[in-house]
Parts: sequence; C-alpha cells; structure tokens
Amino acid sequence: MSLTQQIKTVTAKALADLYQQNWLANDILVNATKPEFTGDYTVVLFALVKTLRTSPETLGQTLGSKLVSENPDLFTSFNVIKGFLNLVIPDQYWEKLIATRVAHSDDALTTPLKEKVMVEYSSPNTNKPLHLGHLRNNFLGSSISAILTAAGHPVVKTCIVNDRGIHICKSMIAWQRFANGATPITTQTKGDHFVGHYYVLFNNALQEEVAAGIASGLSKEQAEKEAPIMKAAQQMLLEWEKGNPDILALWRTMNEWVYEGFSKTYQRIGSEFDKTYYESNTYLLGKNLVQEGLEKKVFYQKPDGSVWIDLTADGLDEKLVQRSDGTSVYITQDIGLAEQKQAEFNTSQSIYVVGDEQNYHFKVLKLICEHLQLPAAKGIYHLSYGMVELPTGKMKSREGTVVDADDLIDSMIRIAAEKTAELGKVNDFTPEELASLNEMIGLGALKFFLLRVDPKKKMLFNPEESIDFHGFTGPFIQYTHARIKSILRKTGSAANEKIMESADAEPWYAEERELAKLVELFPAVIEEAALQHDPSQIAIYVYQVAKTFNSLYAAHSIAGAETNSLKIRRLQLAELTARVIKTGMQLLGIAVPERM
RNA sequence: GGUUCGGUAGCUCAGCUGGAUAGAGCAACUGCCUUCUAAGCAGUAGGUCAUUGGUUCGAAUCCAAUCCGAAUCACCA
Repeated sequence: MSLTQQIKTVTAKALADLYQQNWLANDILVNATKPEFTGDYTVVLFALVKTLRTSPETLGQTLGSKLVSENPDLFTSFNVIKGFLNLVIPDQYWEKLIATRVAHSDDALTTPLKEKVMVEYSSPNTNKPLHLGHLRNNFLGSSISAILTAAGHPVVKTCIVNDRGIHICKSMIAWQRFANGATPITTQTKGDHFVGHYYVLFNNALQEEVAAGIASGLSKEQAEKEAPIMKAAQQMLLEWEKGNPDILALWRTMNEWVYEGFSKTYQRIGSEFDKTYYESNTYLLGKNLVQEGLEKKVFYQKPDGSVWIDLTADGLDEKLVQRSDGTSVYITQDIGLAEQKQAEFNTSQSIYVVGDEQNYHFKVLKLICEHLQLPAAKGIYHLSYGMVELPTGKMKSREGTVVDADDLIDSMIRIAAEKTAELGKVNDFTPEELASLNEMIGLGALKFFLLRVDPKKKMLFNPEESIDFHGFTGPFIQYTHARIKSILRKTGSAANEKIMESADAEPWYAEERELAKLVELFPAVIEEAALQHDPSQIAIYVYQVAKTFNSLYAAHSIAGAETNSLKIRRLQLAELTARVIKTGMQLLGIAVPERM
C-alpha cells in the first residue's frame, strides 16, 4: 500500500475512534506538504470539520496527537496551521523503504493479475509513409500497452492495416502511368516512400485535370468528379472488388513494398503487434450484424434499401449502417471487427488509439454495439489523442506540409550525434556503440517530446525549437541515468550492504528525503497512468525523479559521503533512482544508456 | 447552426475528485567545473489562470453566460 494510502487509512480509523463517524479512506484528502511548511504529508481538515462540528485547530490537535501516538512507525510529529494537519514521517521509514526496495529487483510491478485488455494502435494506410502524427499514435499505443502490462494487465496489441480502398488505387494508377516499371529496388527507395511518391503524382495529375476541367467551364466539384484519372481510380477499385487478377497482383506487390518500408520503421521505433488485421480481410465483416439488427428492430430500412439506426434518443443523429446498394460502410466493418476481436481474444477492455477527429465515430460505434447488445460493447474505449500541429497549422499531405517520420527520426539522431561528438565524452566507443547511443538519444528525445503532453490535447511541433536536449526532455533523463551508472561503476553496488542501525544514525537531508518520497510513489504513479491511459504522467514523474536526483548530486557527495552509513544510503538511493528511471523510461518505450 | 474539446508566463506545457504565496522547461539575465559525467546545479526576472457573474470558510479547478480557437455532424475511411 502506498504511503498516502496508509495515511488515509489510519486517519479514517482515528476519526472513527475519536468521533464514531465512518469515513472512507479515499474521502480524506492527503497532499504533499508545501515546502515552506514543516512536514511531509498534510491532511486537509476543512472538509472534515463541517460534519464533525469542531474547529480545524481542535480537530488538528486531537487527530494529530492520536495519529502520532498510535503510529510511531509512520509519524514522528505534527503541526497544525489553519486547517492543515502537517505530518512528519520519521527517517527510519525512509531508511526501511530504500532497504526493502533495493533488495527487490522489481521496483514497480507488485500488482496482481488483472483483466486482459486489447490495445489497437498504429493502423496505417498503405498508400503513403508514416508521418509525425503516426508517431504520436505509435508511441502512445506502445507506451500505454507497456504501462498496462506493468499495472498487471495482460495486453494484446493489435493493428488494423487499411490496405484497400480508393487511396491505394490512386497510388496504383499513378504507378501504372508514370513509373515505367520502376520499383523500390531499381530506384533504391524505401518501399513506403516509393509508393507514397506515386500517391503524390496521382494528386498532381488530378490537380491538372481539375484545373483543365474548371477552365472548360465545370464547377470544382464536377471537375473533380469528372477527372479522367479519378474515374480510372474508381474503376480500378471496382475491378479490385471483382477480383481482377492483374489488379490484385499489382495491389499485392505495391502493398508488399509498403510493408517492407513500414516494418523497418516499426522496428526502429519499437512498435510491435500480437495480431495484425488487414482491412481487405475484414471489410465484409458486420454484414450479418446488419441483418441481425434489422430483426431485432435496432435498425430500420428506408425505401431505397439503405439501412439506418436512429440515435436521436442518445443525442446524436440517424446513422447509415448499410448503403442502398447493399455494401457496408466504415462503421459496419468496425462493428464486425469489434465482434471478431472479442470472439478471438475475449478481453474485458478494447482500447482504440485513434485521433480525436474520430470522437464522434467511436461514440457511435459504442452506441450501436450497445443497442445490438454485443459482448464487445462494454469494453470499447476510445483513447482519443489530439493532432500534432506545425507552426504553419495542420499537417496536410496534399499540400506537402507533413513531417515525414523517417526523416524526422534521422534528423533527431543526426543532431544527437553532433552533440555527442561535441561533448566528446564517449570517444572510446566503437562506431557501433556510438551509433546505438545516438539512436537511443535521438529517439529518446522524440518519444519523450511526444509523450510528455497529455494525450487528449493537441500539441505543437516546432522543428526549430522542439528538438531540445536540455530541461524537460528525454536526453536529460538519460543523462541522469548515465551519471548514476558512472558513480556505481566506480563504487560498486551497495544494494547488499546493510546500514548499521545505531542510535546516532545520520539524519536525512532534505534532498535525500525528497528523492525517497518520489521513489515511494512509483507504483502508485504507474497505477494512475494505467487507469487514466496517460503516459504523460510517467514522463512528468520520471523527470521529477531525475531532477531531484541532480539536486542531491549537486548538494552532496555520494561516493565521498561524510560517513560510511551516509555513503551506503546515498548509493542505495542512487541505485534505486537509476532503476526507477530505467523502468519508467521503458514504459515510454525509451532506452537508457550506461554512458553518454 | 448542433455536439464535443480546448484558452494558465514571450513560447511549449504541468496543476483541474475545490485547499496554504499558481509550477516546470525553453528563451533572457547572475553565479557555479583543480575530486562522483556542466546534456548538470543554484538564483533573478517574467501571471488580471480568456471575460463576466454565481456557488462557499476558500475557485485556475465546480456552475452559467459571453468571446476566441479546434474537431466533428458524408451512401469517405
């Protein structure tokens, strides 16, 4: 149990004894004491005063003395200021805490097994390479999976690849017309970029045709509809659906090129999946559910044959679930896939990591599944995240304002390499070690940058300013880890040393105590991040840990501590800090170096 | 227009189950490397928490209205 939880529990018990009133532990507000006051944790009394009908001062004194006298292992003293009961935790508590923690190899993961959850993320289209927005998605998806795993949930990671549809046909048409048989190999291009290039060529050609159409007197919409290359793409989609072997062969080939490119990027950024679904296999799912919905009278049919659901009672609109020509729409496929995944993995929660532009879609998806009384309905959870914007505004692939994922990663690593060379601290590294370090730092900076912000919020990426290796950044934390490791290499681990218990034990310095408090919090932080589906809480926490350690480092010598017991204490704290940083960063998908 | 989300320091972001004098990083300015890694530490300066009203012992946090911004409301995915 966490320390604050213990404080809440004993406080609730004390209140019950004193006033014969029952409080839930969680009704009691316990905060970290503000630095300007004496104490470590503070019970806020105002809320209690009302029902107990005493003054805050009286309650504080009564409660404080009872708490201290009955829990000598938790509190040494207290003071009451206004409505705040400040409690002082004894040094022995911290002494015991680090001794226990340092003896366990696993700092975070003490939680029992919980329900199985599914995380679906990444979900790329196969007509163009990944960009910055996909990176936020991938980092969030892998991080939240790691966090849930650490919190005790078995996790199934899935990915749905959008491998069919008009957008792929666009790349295919353009390739047929403009490529002259070129391939990623002949052009020495990464496959996803190669295919993306033809998507761009398609749009260029379309623009020209639309311009010509407008010039000849058509409206913009008409011109787009009538453009020959667009018609060709639509024709191709029909052929694909009919199973035209030539089209299917080209489609397979081009998708393979893309997958080859994707897998390189995925490997580099550490995205992996237990199960990959392809839309070409799943897009017909859900059709039977339309029938079922009609029978259950959840859906209704319009005269033209289209099928709808009326969600006005839920505050939404009427929503189409099947076209008048009998083909299914996006939402229908999603219902079908949700069912399939439920049947296959039977998870209690299914988390979809998808941008907030689809908030409405997922609201509808969940509602329809509920109306159909599908087993999957309850567990659907949309982990909605905000768009990544540039100083110039939203990224638009058509306008060429996207930040390409591979390019960005390369440039982050290049900058890391420049910085590493400039500092010259690892000149003895082999070229391989150096490359791996720079990759660690460059990717660490990028991942941390994208994960340190609350997922729900949109965020701004400024290429000039966002690439920073100082302050609240990945490299800062990696650096702190390397720094600790450097000390431990020189002194050896103190994990197995025992601090002599003596009456005149060294008192704890403020910096040491702050660090111990943070270390104590780690499991609770993981729990909360898992509950909120929010990696940024881990990022903020790990940063605090690193910062606090650096303050301690600057204020007190660790290896050269004044006494042996102080030295052991600080070494153990340092070792725990390194471990917390390492596991914490792992939860963000970020590796941490021994030296940098 | 409806719905949803957001507006906190020059910039990027924390804080939001109501609690003590609103915090970090970047940028600016001062100091600190002859012993543990200066990708660091300590400090200065920077705020009408969009606005107005309400709820109460207490509001950045809750409620209402207004202003500004974004997303969405397709027989697209």
